Amino acid sequence: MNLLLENKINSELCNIFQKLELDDKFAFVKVSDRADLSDFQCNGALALAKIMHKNPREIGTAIAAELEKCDFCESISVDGPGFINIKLKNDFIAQNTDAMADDARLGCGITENPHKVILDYGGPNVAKTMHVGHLRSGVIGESVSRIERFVGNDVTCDVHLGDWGTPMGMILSEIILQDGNLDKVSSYDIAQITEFYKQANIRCKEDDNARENARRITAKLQGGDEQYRRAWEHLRNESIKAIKANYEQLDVNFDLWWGESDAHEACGEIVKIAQAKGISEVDAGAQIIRLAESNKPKPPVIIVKSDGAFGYQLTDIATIKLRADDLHADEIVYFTDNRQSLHFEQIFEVVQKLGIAPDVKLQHIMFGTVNGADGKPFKTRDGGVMDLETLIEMSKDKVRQSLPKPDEVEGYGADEINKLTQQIAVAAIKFQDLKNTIASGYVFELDDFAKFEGKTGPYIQYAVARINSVLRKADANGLQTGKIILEAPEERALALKLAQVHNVVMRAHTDKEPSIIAEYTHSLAQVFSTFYNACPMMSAATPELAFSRLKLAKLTRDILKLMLYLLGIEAPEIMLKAENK
RNA sequence: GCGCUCUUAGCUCAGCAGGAUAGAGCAACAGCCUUCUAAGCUGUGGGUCGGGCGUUCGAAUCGCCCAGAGCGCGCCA
Repeated sequence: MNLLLENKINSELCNIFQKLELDDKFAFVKVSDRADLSDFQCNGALALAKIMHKNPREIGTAIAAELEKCDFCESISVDGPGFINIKLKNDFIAQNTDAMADDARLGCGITENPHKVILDYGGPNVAKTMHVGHLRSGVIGESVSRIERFVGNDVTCDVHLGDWGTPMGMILSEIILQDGNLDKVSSYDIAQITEFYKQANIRCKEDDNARENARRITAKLQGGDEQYRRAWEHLRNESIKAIKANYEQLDVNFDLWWGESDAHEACGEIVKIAQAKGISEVDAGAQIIRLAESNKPKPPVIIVKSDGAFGYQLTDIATIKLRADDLHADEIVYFTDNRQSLHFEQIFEVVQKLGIAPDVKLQHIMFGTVNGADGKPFKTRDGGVMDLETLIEMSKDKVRQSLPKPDEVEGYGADEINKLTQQIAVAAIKFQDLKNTIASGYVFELDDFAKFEGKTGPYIQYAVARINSVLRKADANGLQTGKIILEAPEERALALKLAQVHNVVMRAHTDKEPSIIAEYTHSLAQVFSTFYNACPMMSAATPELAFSRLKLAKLTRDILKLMLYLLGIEAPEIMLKAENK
């Protein structure tokens, strides 16, 4: 089942190219850049002309002549230097749209080679408050996980908690310093724990002894010291509770809550493998693995530090082994900001040297940092980073102002209003992030996260809510949906936009790029809004036209909802509005 | 010093396996609610695509050079 208009044209073009003895790798169309001239364009004649040293218009004309014989084209022309412009018959588009509406997957296909993919995103740390810097990784990871599942892959998401490094020793030693021992640890809540960590951080920056002490305790913790281990478990559990609460708000989900600590045993194995293979060596008391010389500065990877503690890079390497052996990963994808690119280059190279995951595709998707107005990684005015909780609350406050008070609208009590507030606020935050391409960083404008007009999550939710409303009313009036008829230009434009959905999802999947879906979803909502304003549904001229338009609207609604789902955004049934204004 | 990522409208960003008139959103201005939710729609203005050179019939897109920004470079994670 392939409901993509482009593919039907492409296969026809392929036949024609072969018949004309042209290289069929150029036999494809794209959505036209000139909507005034065509629906689709093929630039193959231009590319071929260069290779064959022939006149592009001649080649184009020959292709166009063959294409004329197909039954789905309304008009074909060769324009400019040799663009082939193709305009489709309305019936053909309408038929395709009907088929999409009948399809359980709304015209979207699945991947050709389904496999097991592990997604590593989030990466929160024990005892650290989650801040806006954690937003991107979680939001992008969640969306990619939904896209990957939707196209048919077997997906496992791992939060990969930072729970095993020197910070653990830092906070334990800080508590001992202040309390004299660890007796009170089990009573501390997350607020107290993060406060200890903050103080430990400051102390270790200034005081060499404190740092040394922290390192010593880290090594003992990792060595299995009972007392430290018990205290650490409490810190870890409390942190996980707080982190889960944060992620739950954002609807960011994980299958596994593994941490660096879970790789501890495997770390020991890796050290042995490295020694046995003669890859590691001792340097200044530490065990290191040297990497191939290149024009880049590639420092060696320290697997065991001179104090006996495992380096953090080793835990990442060991985790890859676990994921390959126990989870049978075919592909592992990391989502972190670009500051870690060298780190991943290093560990991927080490993994290859060790031969511990030979058939696993390792990928680091790096994204730009969330920046402030000064272009540097975002900080609040007082120099701190804004925590995630505050950001979400600010957006919710703004949403609340635009909603009625509880019980002002029948059936909408405090619970319902709160849920709606949550859905809209989270949509605003997530879409604000996901509409940006992953690779480029973006400037964090606080105001934008509470903006609901224009290219925003709520704009799309609003489009869905309006369609829901029309469909409810149509249903109440006994109106059905029926065969799609395309007459008005707005109907035609909407149908053509809908037909792109498969390609959009596949591109987002192969590029691991949710912004492709975000971009499409916004433009689909736009095209729909234009249709909505120009083409009345319930009061259409004939019942057939009304049925057709209702069906277009329903399909649009379903696709918008699916796209929002793939972005990790909910679509409320109704968008309420406050009375004033 | 070396490397990575980047520089497109007043602002925030798309576009980049080379192609026709470089697109959105915000902001500005002018219109549209007795008809399906105005969180909407329609229209207007706004650009030497950081600069230069090169490859090409054709460059925002590819290559080289320069300038500017951010980040990274063995015992923090």
